[in-house]
Amino acid sequence: MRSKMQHTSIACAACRSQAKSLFNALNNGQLTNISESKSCTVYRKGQILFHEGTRPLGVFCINQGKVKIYKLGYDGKEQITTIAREGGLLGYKALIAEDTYSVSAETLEDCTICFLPKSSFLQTLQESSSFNERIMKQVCHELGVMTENLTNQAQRPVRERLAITLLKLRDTYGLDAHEDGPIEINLTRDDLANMVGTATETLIRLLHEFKKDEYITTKGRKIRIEDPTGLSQAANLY
Amino acid sequence: MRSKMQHTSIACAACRSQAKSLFNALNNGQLTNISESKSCTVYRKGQILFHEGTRPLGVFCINQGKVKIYKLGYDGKEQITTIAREGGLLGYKALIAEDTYSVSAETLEDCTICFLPKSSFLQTLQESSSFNERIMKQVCHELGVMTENLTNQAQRPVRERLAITLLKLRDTYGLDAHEDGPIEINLTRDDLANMVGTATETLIRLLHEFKKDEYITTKGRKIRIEDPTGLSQAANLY
DNA sequence: ACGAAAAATTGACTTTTGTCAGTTTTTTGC
DNA sequence: GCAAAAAACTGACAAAAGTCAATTTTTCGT
Repeated sequence: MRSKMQHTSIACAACRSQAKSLFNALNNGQLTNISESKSCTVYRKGQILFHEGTRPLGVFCINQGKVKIYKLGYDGKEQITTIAREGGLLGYKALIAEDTYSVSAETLEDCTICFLPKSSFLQTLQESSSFNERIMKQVCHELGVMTENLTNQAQRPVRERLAITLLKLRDTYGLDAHEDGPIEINLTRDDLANMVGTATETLIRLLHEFKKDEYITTKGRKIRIEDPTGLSQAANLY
Repeated sequence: MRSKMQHTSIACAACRSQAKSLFNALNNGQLTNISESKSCTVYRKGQILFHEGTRPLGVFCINQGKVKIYKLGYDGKEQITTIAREGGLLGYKALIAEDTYSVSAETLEDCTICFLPKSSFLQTLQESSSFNERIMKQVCHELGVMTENLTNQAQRPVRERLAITLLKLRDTYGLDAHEDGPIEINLTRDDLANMVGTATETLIRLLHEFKKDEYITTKGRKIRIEDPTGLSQAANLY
């Protein structure tokens, strides 16, 4: 086993992800405050940031890498709700609701992630009304998205859900902006199945169809989207 | 057709629902402010309060009656996410997110519902930090609930979802507190199917099973829960 | 209470999706 | 780069849930 984690140091102001994070509602002074109270850690692939049901001690901000957010069903099956990436802020909802985590978070690759303790986060939330508004808007918006996800899960066949999921993942895996090559989705079939909400075998068979239809190509586990328009049609969007 | 609606007048301070509404975070002065800027309307069964995709002009607060909240799938099928009742506040998420409604709302019975215009609501949100906190907490909490709903929808068989839905509806239909008789759920089979996320025929067959198992009895459309414990077992909760 | 209209119900059948078992390929840590 | 482990894949089959068509019952407005 490789070593578990190591610490590092990154100023928020210098963080490449800062601009697209919720913290972009903060002014320089506030950002400096946060920057000074946070700590920054390098995680290996497959490490857990937090577990569903435990109490939050602060929030996580992703500087680099991807993190899967999921909830466990009763037989231990994961329902993946999001893949978070650079700039993503994790764990603040449980903190605000004064509740335990309703989901778990696990790194999908080696990641650099900052941790901001509860007190600093809540203080910032109180002191900056623009940050407060930003968060409030974000949460309200997410609720709309979740409602749509639920409706899709309840009403659409697997094939459409897969097409929709692939299109979403295109965004998630898209802005690894520095690289200029085409976009490749790098998830295990299990994880993909747990996003779509289906069995792994069913997922594989549908991927096969999409390959035959030339919407995608695969190279090992990697999926490359070749024809987003075709996928949109398969998704039967309205 | 009966007449569409009529206006009435109720002071928030005198509203039986106020104590359990989000407005209970307000002090007397603030409550009076709201009370003076709202209007109150009696709706007939089956009327639409707002449509998915339109822009909110304010928020609705239910004084009396039940309202179904739903999203339309692409073939026009309703996915019902909640049944709101006395004290429920509707439409504030779209307002806060500066977005269109992500769901629609329709009365399930004759209702008395107050309308508070956008400006008053947003002003109160700005001026009362306790109200702001209250809302923020509520939304964060709802997000956790939605995640659980999504997971259930994706992973549980219809039978379990129905049991869970019936148990939830027991709460919704429960606190018609003044009546002392046992709790009866009064929804069409279609609506119930659209909550559970299944076909109406499937729903009916499962209700039949639950009757045979003596978890419930029915009288016309009305469903009475006789054995919550049995239902919990059928729900396979963990 | 009456009669249309809406809703509930039933049965037969189809389709979709999941499960299981086994094989092949890829990934991973050293 | 190698070997073990993990993941991906395939086929046959089973189960769950949806669809369609027809009938009965309930609800609703008058």
